[in-house]
Amino acid sequence: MTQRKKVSEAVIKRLPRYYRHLSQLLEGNIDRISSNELASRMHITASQVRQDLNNFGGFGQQGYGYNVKMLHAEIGNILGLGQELSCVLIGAGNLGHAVANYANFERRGFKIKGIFDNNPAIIDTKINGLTVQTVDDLIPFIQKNQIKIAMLTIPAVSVKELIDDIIEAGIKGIWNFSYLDMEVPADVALVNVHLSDSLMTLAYKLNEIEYLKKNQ
Amino acid sequence: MTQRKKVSEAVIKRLPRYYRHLSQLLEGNIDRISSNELASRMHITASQVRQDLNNFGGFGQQGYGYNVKMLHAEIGNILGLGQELSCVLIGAGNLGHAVANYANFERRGFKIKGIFDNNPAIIDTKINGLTVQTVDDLIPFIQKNQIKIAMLTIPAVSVKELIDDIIEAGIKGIWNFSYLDMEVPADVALVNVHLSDSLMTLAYKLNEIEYLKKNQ
DNA sequence: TAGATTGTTAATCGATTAACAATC
DNA sequence: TAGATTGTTAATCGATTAACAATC
Repeated sequence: MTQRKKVSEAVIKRLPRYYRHLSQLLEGNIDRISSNELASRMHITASQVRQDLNNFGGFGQQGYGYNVKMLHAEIGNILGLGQELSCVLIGAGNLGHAVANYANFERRGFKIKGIFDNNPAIIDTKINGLTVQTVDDLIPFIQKNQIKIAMLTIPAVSVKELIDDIIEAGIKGIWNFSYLDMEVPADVALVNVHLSDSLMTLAYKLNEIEYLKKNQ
Repeated sequence: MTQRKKVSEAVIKRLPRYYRHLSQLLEGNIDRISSNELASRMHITASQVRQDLNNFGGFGQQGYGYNVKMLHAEIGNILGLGQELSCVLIGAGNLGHAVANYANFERRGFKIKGIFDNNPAIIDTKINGLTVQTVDDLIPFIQKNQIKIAMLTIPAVSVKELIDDIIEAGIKGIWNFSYLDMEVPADVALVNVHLSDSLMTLAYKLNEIEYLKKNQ
């Protein structure tokens, strides 16, 4: 565990981007990078790079910059990658299928241990090697396998029914795709992916650009 | 077109949430709401609600609050919903399937007119009533049908190859799921959905909570 | 050593919150 | 009218950027 003080949401959201760009540098066999170069690749300022990193420690060296390999490892560590995180996927519809088959997640340590749905037509089918189970078996499964993360790709109404129970069963992190602003206890981590919201901001931006064009 | 001045990204991202909560109020047959009530439902401050809305106009009435139906319509209008937006979906893998089948988008005006992939095994199959076409036919399709939005559910390398061409062909909005920080001209709207990044922030938050617990 | 570049403090900028006069 | 609640200005808070001494 590397973090010390409360780190702002803005910084946390940039961490995976740092990690991604450092991965690319690593692939390109680049040994060192200055805050300036890294910043220009990411379209942010060098100041911001240094401020962000110094939330977690002084990883650089004056006159030299940052060692790519070392910084990559440090940020991976800060993000808590590498360690295996056991997950359940709740909802085996189209989005659930996409999540279940996304190999990238497993590479980062997220291991889906069980897939659940309440649609009889889907139960007992196989997705990426796992048999879809009925939601009735979800709670004992979480307890027995000490699952820490739930990926929710079911409708909002179903989430409302399940959420208290899965948290009580031991879920500590929720990756929520449902169209719902939920509240969770302070010791449970929640990250929302609201695809509809995201698409609506695209509509807004399209309009804005068109509007600006019309008025010179 | 309702917007006047430059509205901050933070506000834009909250607009779909306002819209969503107002939809719920509407469904619940609630006629009016104060900034205070709306704020507490959304877990933000009443001040923020009033500041946000006043970026676009004075939609409320002193002593009364906001008319739900009217405010809902206004925000829908600000977001540019209702009008039909023609889209192409590029990438018919698992994520592409999920996007193509997500009825919610069509309800908001996003109409997928064509689906493209470069995998021969997928070309000519049907997804949600549309036949998957080869990527070779993409550019003429965009031009002929005056498509404005591209939804990218293909790998980053493929995006790099396509991006300049589709913009030249007339694409004005990009909804990008690929693991790539791309640059687009100022008159093209870009919204990224980086699922891996999102999941990594969940890992971070899990670690943080555990860390805080250990140190009291 | 001289040059480069960090870590960090200070300045600026922008977003959020508070306060209150206007007004329905 | 009195009470409620907005619209809006001012105050605060936090995040970003600039500057520069420390140092490799």
